Amino acid sequence: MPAHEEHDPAQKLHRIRHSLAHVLAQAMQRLRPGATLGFGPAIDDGFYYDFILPEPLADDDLPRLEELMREIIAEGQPFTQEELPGAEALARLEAMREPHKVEYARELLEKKGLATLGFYTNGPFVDMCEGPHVASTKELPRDAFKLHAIAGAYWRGDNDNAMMTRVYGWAFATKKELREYEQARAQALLRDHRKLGAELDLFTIDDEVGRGLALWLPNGAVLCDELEKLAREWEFAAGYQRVRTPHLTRGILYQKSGHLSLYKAAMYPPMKLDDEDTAVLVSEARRALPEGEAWDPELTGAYFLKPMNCPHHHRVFAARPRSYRQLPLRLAEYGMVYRYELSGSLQGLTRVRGMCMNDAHIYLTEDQIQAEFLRVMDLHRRYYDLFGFKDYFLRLSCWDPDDPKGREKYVNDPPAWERSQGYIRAAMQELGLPYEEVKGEAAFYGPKIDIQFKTVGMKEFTVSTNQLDFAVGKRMGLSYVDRDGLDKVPYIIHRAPLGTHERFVSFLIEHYGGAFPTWLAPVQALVLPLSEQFLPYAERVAEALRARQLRADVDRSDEKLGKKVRLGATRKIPILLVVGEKEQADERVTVRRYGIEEQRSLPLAALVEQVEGEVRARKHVRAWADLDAS
RNA sequence: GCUUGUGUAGCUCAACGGUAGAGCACAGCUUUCGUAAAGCUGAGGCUGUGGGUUCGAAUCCCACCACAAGCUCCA
Repeated sequence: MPAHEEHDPAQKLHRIRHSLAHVLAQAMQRLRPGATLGFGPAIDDGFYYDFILPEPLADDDLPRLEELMREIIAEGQPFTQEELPGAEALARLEAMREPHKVEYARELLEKKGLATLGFYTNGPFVDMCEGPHVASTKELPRDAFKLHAIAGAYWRGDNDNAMMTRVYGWAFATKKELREYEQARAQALLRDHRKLGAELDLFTIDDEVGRGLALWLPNGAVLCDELEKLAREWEFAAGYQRVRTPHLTRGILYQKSGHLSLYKAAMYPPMKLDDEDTAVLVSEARRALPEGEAWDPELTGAYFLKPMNCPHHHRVFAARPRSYRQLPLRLAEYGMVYRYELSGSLQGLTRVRGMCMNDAHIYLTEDQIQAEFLRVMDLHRRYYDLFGFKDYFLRLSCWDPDDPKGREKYVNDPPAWERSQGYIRAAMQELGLPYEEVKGEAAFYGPKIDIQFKTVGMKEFTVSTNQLDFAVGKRMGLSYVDRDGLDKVPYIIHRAPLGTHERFVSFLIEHYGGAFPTWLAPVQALVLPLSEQFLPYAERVAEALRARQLRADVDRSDEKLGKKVRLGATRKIPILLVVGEKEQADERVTVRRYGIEEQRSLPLAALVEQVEGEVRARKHVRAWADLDAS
């Protein structure tokens, strides 16, 4: 290995983690003789190894595995490396009875064209592996790793393959770093939106309603309302028009849009009605569908919960003749959609089955694509600046021409895919923000820019999306009359900068740790009367705020001020207003702002004006100076 | 859907084969109070659901439901 790597801490840690994976595998072969191997890489916070086990593994086995690992470390086994020619390597793996390693070796030799394969040996353990590793197991920390989870994982990430048993470990260079990591993790989980959602009465998910179907409690509904208000204002300014569409739709629409052939797995099953004669619909569908496309006439007249708003907006577009003069035509709706997500993937508000989407569809000509795509990205950026998001990245999600399942996942029109991706690349270059290009993440109808966030649990999710659709306009028979008097098919941009209420709010909760800026806060100001005797004045203060549409309430409990302050702070209410004799006498309030040490006394009228101003400007006040500045 | 776990009062947890308990929250009373938890009293649980083992089950076993961490899939 090059000398400089020796001193690079990241490289060194990577070698430690990867070597620990091998130690884990050796320990597993002692604990479960006959275990065979999958992959065992280093990852962001440690390592894992995948196995096929003769006997299942339980959590109770992890301490024993750790013990065995420590023994192996104590033995000080040196790692030795060798390169074997392809045939010899295969023969060795066959002799080792490692079927998955053999499969992978074949692929490396045949598809990637490698001539030799590397093997690493430490003690009795041999693994086909690229390395690098530490020189000896004695370089591995004995107390800076911890096996923390057993999970199933499909061989090579394909659910048609065997499910292997994956053991995860955290690993660091020192015990102190491991402890710090565990503490930081526990700290982060205090911001988990599921925990805060319960503590702050934001939402609940109820078995009797259904898995993945969130109920917004009054406090959470305020967050949704404020987001909708924001979207309404900014979209209005950006030239969008609002529409409204129903939750239920006949199958014919999704047959024409392609959802029933390409998206059916994620749709709730059809509702069939006996008393409707759908013969006319069926013959219409037969005429409209592309030649040779398989379809089920039984579904044409059945009703579906809508998994996307697009087809409805397309019908709005088609409801009137359209001229090129109207383009780009921007139709917006916070629309509720339902998707039958796999039960195991549901997670709080982050992954649900019913969601309200900040949706809009923009119908445009080919030469308008680049400029409009940029305008949409700019809208995204302005939203993110408002919320102060910094920790996200952009992903250009492309189709994957080599995906064996591509025919079931993507509209089959390779030139259109390439052209559309070209437009997005050009727009992104003009935008000048870095992005990562990833194959196989496109929508079925076109490529998109996804904005990726991480939860406090470090799971990555798409929160916003900006998509270019070259396919569905044609399928749906959409057209506008162009300058030359001919009918043309519009391109369509699908965009959702604020994602869905469910996922977006889950990120907002975690981003702010539940301490929302005043404009978003469910309760913006809580008035704390010093004692019962000041209750009437407290009510007057709250009423003065409510008269300006500010969400104010009074703590009417029979508690001491200290308790009321504590409770108000625990609820992360941005503004607490203490009123007692002094305040009542001068028509003033004592203002205590969340997270700000200094309290100020203000005349009631000035307070109302101040809060009204900060809410109108959607300011995030973190210090009194933020207000003084304006 | 799959793998491995976890389900006890509204919340956080205890009881680990022998009569379900605490703190907070809730209700009543006392107190009327100046900046992060006043005091007393009370109510609240068929231990996720359904079976089984046992003289006896929150505790052991099975199935189902839900949740968590992963895999797959996705906003």
